[in-house]
Amino acid sequence: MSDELPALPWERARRRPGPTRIPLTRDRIVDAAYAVLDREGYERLSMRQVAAELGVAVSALYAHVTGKDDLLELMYARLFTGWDLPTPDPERWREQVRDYARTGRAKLLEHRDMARLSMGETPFGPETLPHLEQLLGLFRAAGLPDRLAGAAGDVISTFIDGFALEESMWEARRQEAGERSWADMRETLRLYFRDLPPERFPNLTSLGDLMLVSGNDERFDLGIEIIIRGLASFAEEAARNADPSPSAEPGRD
Amino acid sequence: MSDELPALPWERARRRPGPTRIPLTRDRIVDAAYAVLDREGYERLSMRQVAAELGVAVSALYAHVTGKDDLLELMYARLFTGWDLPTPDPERWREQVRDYARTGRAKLLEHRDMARLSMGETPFGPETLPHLEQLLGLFRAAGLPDRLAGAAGDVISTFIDGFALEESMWEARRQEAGERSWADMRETLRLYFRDLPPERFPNLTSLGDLMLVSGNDERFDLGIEIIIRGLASFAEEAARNADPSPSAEPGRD
DNA sequence: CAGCATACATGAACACTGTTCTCAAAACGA
DNA sequence: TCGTTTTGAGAACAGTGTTCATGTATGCTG
Repeated sequence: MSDELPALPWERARRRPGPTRIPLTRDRIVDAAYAVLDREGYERLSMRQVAAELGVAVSALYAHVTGKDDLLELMYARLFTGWDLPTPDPERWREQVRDYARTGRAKLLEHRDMARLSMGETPFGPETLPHLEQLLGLFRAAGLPDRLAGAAGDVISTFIDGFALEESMWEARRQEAGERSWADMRETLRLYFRDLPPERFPNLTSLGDLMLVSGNDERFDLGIEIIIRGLASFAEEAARNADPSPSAEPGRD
Repeated sequence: MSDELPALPWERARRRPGPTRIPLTRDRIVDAAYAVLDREGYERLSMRQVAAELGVAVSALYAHVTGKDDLLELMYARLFTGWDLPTPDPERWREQVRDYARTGRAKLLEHRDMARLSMGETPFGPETLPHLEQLLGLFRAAGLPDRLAGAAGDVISTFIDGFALEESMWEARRQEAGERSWADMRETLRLYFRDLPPERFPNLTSLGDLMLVSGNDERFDLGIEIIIRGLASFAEEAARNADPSPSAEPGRD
């Protein structure tokens, strides 16, 4: 090639034969950030790692992204792309809430440590607002009083995020503990509970087994079911209060 | 109680009065860490800041604490000191669950960003296990089937932590946004919701006001009430299944 | 085709972070 | 008084987010 002479300064005009430099975009940066997240985890997700993933200097990122916070927001926003929202149906609101929760958990578990990233982001961006909107529509379709809609959203959201966060944290502990599989990890925990002093921890020792045999999926569904029943209780109460006098003026308290 | 335990070697220096250097202890380090947390926030809580707070070199901390993770664990554990747990009462389980949740939230809000610290710690230490135990006892006293006890704990815990986390995040945003009071912040949000396009966000625009007039306390209580009703629903179902045949052998499904 | 303006990427630098290392000084037992 | 051990100090390493002046490549204009 040209190894006999070092590159002379005025030879800079030499046409580069290879592919021209692909311009950096926000999308490409988010892609790279996800790659780093999946490979290295949340703690080691740094601007420098992302830049290295793209084969680019760190400062180049700052032309497209105002900072790490901004990048995290973009990653969070992508969580909601391609998440179809059905129109609220009063007949099927239970299944719809259940489906929403399940997809939410699944999306959070799609990428490593995604739940940790999700906490710490406020769901008021253009991608997330429709979800808030739809959740509220679901609660209204269920017949929930307006006063309770916000609280219902809090309960559902915190459960989805919190449950996924706990899962990803156990996953992290499992990895650094060197446990091979989840079954081994569960066995370790089962033995830990079993060997607690029964006089001080009667419930943990007796329930420990039961709590650990059921997988995370079942546990998540049970939690969602508890919440749904709570919502249903309020909805039924509201229906009872409104039903006896359908001809009177609508509820005004 | 434990005042006459002379075994701690580094406390013997206390014999000599005067301006001798006060020996470092884990407790003093945790105190200083809390002081830094309250003043600077979670992001700026660093080993160097803690050392500076004590007027001590960074490396001195590492003689008493294996690392920052260890220090965070100690801080988390202190959250549970002086948290009295009543014995589960089947007649009053609702109030007891409610009280537990309220105290939990209050403790988390006692120190700045404490909720963010709380997430990321597993509640299996010697200080926290009794709380898990008591929560399970509460659910059993309520008549909840054993299968559901774990899920019930998940729902309650994630709600307490998640709600407090959201609160502390709004508090942080308020501070950096320069809003003077919570009322101003609420007004800003109210206007934000009001000015959304109503055809795309009918629920948010109509419910926005209502969601924001009620304070956080009320919202938290409503969320807890939803969960309690969900638990009650399962408990009643279990009672119905066991009640019709009190003379037969106990429920075995 | 040449020249230019502008968007783009660079590398070095700053002020931090957690952690570890060697080394000095103080407090203890003898 | 002498060691010995405990305990803190200071520097150093490998990172972090962010900003800056400096350069380079691109696409548009004449």
